[in-house]
Amino acid sequence: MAKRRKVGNMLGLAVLATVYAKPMHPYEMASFLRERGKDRDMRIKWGSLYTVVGNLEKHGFLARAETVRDGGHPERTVYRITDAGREELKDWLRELIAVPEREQPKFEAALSVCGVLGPDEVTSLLRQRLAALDTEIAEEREALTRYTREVPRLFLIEAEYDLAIREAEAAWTRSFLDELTTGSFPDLMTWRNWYETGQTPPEIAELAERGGGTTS
Amino acid sequence: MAKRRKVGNMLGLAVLATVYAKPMHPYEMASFLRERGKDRDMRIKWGSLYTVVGNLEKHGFLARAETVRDGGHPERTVYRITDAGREELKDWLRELIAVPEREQPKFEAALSVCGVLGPDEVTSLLRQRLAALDTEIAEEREALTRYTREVPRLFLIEAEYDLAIREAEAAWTRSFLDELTTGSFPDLMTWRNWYETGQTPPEIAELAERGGGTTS
DNA sequence: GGGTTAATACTCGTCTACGAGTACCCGTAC
DNA sequence: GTACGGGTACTCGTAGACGAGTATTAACCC
Repeated sequence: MAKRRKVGNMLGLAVLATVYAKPMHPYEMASFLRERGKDRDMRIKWGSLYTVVGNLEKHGFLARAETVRDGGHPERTVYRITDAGREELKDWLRELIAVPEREQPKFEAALSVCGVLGPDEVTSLLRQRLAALDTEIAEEREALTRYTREVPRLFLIEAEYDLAIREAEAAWTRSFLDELTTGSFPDLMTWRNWYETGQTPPEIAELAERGGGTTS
Repeated sequence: MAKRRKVGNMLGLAVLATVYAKPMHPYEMASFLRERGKDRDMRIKWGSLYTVVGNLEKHGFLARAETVRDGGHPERTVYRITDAGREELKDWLRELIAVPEREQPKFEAALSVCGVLGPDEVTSLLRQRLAALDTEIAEEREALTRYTREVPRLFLIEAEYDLAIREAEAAWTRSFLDELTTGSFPDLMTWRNWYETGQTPPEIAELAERGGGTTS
């Protein structure tokens, strides 16, 4: 695993990438990102923005370019990227792209303990999830084809990727649901029984006894 | 969006699910989770465990069952789940399953700014990523078929899901790489030029001017 | 031209996550 | 019998993330 970053917040990446082109003050960065729709990928947290910019400066990735007072607004500090900053941005990007990392997957965590709900309820919840996914996918796809006409694809890669992953999620959910509804899921009976009676079935108790061994 | 949880850390979910079956003290929960290999899905942070358990207690989801001193170890506080805790667990699970949520996707963030690296470097990085993904997939698949023989599938759903998603990631990467290497990616020239000369090409500058509009 | 709203550009304090450290006990090996 | 390596069970300090608040100006309306 790579050395830990001086600034770990993803907002830092966005900031570096934004300032890469031209010096800006924090608020301008935010507006820029918002306009570009990057706040879809990554919601901008106001509190974090200033902290992150401050940290980037502290570690020498950004430098104060000037402090202007125009119009009469409160002072704005304009930052420019440093050579170290450019290096950090590239290095960080290289790592992010080359090394696939398991992100904290909430849904997976939920699946791993979904036994505490009964199979019927899980089925209906999954149906809701699937419906939501399908809607989002349709919207995204529509937006994507719309933009493809006006924006170079280079700027849409992440949307394409996102769409592909969503579709995979939906496909998996659909096939799992199918197993649950047709009853071809093998442990359905055990599960239902366990849920309804609250009794831990013997084969599971036994597994719990044995424990361990799963770490190879 | 759902009401924010009193305890938001995913470790809380794991704790609730663990204590659901039988009262335990924190360290025991951790060992239990570790044995079950849940620490693969969700790395256990020692500092967080006690904080999270404390918070769960504060909000009435856990209660102190007893404080035992056995052997002479420092005192261990055994916690049991309360009715409110059981409710919270179920409610939380329902939300996690029914509502698909965009998690902070680092790779996507990286893709969205990958223009600052040249196309050739991105290609080679993606190749590394793909290789890593393929290895992981092979391992996971092997592990999955191995366990399928000894553990009910009910306990392997999250692994199956994970595998499916990984495969989709790999497939997408492969197809994108393909476009890059065969040169069928439309903006390749622009990109390379931009990177090598550092010049913002006119069509992009124009886009930057127009800005906005992407928020519908 | 006074008042209301919206946008700009931050600041501050809270709350949480986490990692490194601590203290204690047990087995065992010499 | 005592030195020490390792497991157990936890504590605490710090850094970071974040949301809500604030102050100033521009814009608009009657």
